[in-house]
Amino acid sequence: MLTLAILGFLAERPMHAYELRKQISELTGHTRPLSDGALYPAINRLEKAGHIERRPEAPTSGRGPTRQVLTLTATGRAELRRRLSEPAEVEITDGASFFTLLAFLSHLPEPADQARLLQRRLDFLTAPAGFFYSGDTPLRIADVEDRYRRGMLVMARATSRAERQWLTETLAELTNCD
Amino acid sequence: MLTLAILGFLAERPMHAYELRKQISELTGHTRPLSDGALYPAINRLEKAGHIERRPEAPTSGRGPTRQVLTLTATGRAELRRRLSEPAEVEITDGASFFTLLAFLSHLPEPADQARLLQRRLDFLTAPAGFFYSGDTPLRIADVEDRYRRGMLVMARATSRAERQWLTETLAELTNCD
DNA sequence: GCTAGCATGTAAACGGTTACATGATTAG
DNA sequence: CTAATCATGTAACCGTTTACATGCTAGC
Repeated sequence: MLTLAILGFLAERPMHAYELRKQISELTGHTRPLSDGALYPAINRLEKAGHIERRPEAPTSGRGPTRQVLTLTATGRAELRRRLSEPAEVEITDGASFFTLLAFLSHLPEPADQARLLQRRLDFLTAPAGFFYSGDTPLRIADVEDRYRRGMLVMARATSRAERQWLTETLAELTNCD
Repeated sequence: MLTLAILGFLAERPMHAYELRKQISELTGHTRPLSDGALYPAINRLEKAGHIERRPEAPTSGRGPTRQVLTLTATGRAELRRRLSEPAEVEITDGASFFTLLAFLSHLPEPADQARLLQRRLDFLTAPAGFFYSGDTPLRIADVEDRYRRGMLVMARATSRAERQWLTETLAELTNCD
């Protein structure tokens, strides 16, 4: 997901690693902090893979380390699109991962491809699964004895409802636009 | 978090690893699948740490590998309580981690300690932070240009509202019970 | 005969956390 | 003068993923 965020932000414009860190922190940092020990190795991996290029900046004044301008290459942009159009199953089911996909979904040029992702998430949320159900039949809130498990159920249902509503609305908008 | 789930489920009753896997899969498996390559090493670490004990079961019939009964030790129960009463900051801020804490929160004997966890989460959700805000002032939904970023905002707000409501209600119940 | 479920594990590769390492500039 | 911000990186450790490895029982 970190890799995706790097590709996604660099698709908007070239940036220094430091700026990238701020952008990513703004997006997901409130939930889990981003460490330099994760960011810089991730950048190096992307560079080795040929997805980004780095160019040292001419020193404006005598700063410590010279800043590197990071640019997305053509294959990098292709990789971003691939990740967005063929996401792994976990990236659909895991809420945090799905949100990261959403954040960059506009980089997919085809609205139909965008819609496919939303539909997959909607299908997942609509399917009877997880701790909402015991077997095939939905759990009744009152049947859950533990107060906190009951809370989990109440919150998960509310979240799911809000998300399904937005997904349904947006899918309708996307198909109308065609 | 896997470690916590193992401690939490074994606190209810002794179990085989296989049963543990089913329980954990029911709790969080819909979001991210649990692999054996994560479970068995985690069990071994807990055994080495003295938090669980394993006892091979007498073979009822000629099954393949002999089943191991896993039991939580006294220090294991203490460790579970410690994890629940002194969670790391990430475990409060990350939704999935917090939900795992909630699932086992009843194992904390003191309602006041339970309330402390809920309050920490409520404080986090109430504080101005993350992509809800640009700087100190809350973002207006209409100001977000990207359709999908706007969706993220809408859904995050709905989720946050539902969670804050449940937290507030439950905190009131907990203090009334005293 | 085959698939699904029961039941346990190991090993390589990968990625993230934590701590370390350095050094300049700017605002209080 | 001190803290925050700018700015980049490395190394040890730890846990997860993915793939491999084995073998029994029950139902179709």
